Amino acid sequence: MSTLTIGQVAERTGAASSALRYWEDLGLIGSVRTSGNQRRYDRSTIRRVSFIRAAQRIGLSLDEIGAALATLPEGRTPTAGDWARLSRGWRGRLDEQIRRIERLRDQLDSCIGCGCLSLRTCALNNPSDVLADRGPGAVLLES
Amino acid sequence: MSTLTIGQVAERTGAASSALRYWEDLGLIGSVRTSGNQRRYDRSTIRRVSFIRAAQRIGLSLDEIGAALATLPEGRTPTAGDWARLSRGWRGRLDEQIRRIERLRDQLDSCIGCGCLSLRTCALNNPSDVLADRGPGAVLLES
DNA sequence: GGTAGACCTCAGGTGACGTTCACGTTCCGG
DNA sequence: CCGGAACGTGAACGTCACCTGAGGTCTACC
Repeated sequence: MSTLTIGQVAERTGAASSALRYWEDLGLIGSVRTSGNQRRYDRSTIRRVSFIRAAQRIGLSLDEIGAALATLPEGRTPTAGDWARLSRGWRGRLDEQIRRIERLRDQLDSCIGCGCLSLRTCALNNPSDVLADRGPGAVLLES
Repeated sequence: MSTLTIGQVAERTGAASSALRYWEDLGLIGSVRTSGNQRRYDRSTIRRVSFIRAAQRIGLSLDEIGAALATLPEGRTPTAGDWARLSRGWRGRLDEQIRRIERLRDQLDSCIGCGCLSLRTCALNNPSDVLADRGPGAVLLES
């Protein structure tokens, strides 16, 4: 039995089984079924799920993650190199996020103290910079 | 008539009137009504709405914004200094966001190339750093 | 073969932040 | 005083990423 149950994958990856089922519905992961209709996972699923979670942490939507996963070679188990390739693009994404927030901060600096908040130079009137970060710090309090 | 209709406030601030009604429901802004039950806004509402939008851009939830607004002095129209005071705290918040993403990026750097994605040093196994940024770049495509 | 615990599906809920709709009322210029 | 634009309300809808619960089934161990 080198296959894993959903509970085992959940435990090893930190993802909830409800999330695993959801991701399967979306086509992000696959499974085979036992005669009794229970899911069984290949060992490589662990890494796939880990990838999904890491990508989420970086800020990718499940849609984007699905697109990334779709570029993996079919037919063979992805190698470390495959995973590295996928995550390489994240670097630029993070850099861009940082730059975006820095810009916002600098605009804010030039704005604090005048209290203008409605002038053209404020962070306000730059709708091109949309920041919708919601990071309470511990949204999912797992383990 | 130095009061404004909801359409005028919407136009001047860039907020949709549906959002203005929603924010009023939440108690973030106030209005007086005409005899015909239509909203009329004080001029200072423009700045208040601008504050809300700026704060959202920084990443505050409407709850947090409400708490901030609640510290404004009652009875008098807020001054530029009042607004500046409120926005001063944003700076640290942005700095912290930047640091958080930088940490994530550095972890990622030490991880790319090995493709591990499931080891302890990866961005993966640091659930303390929850990043749930969703910023497609132009979520609200206004103007 | 009994049973505890893990698993199944499906429907509905959550929460943040609004938008859209249906349907009715008000405002203002001509 | 008329008509169209703007406004009002309440309810439903939408997104994203799941979670919860009900009601039933499977698996593994003793």
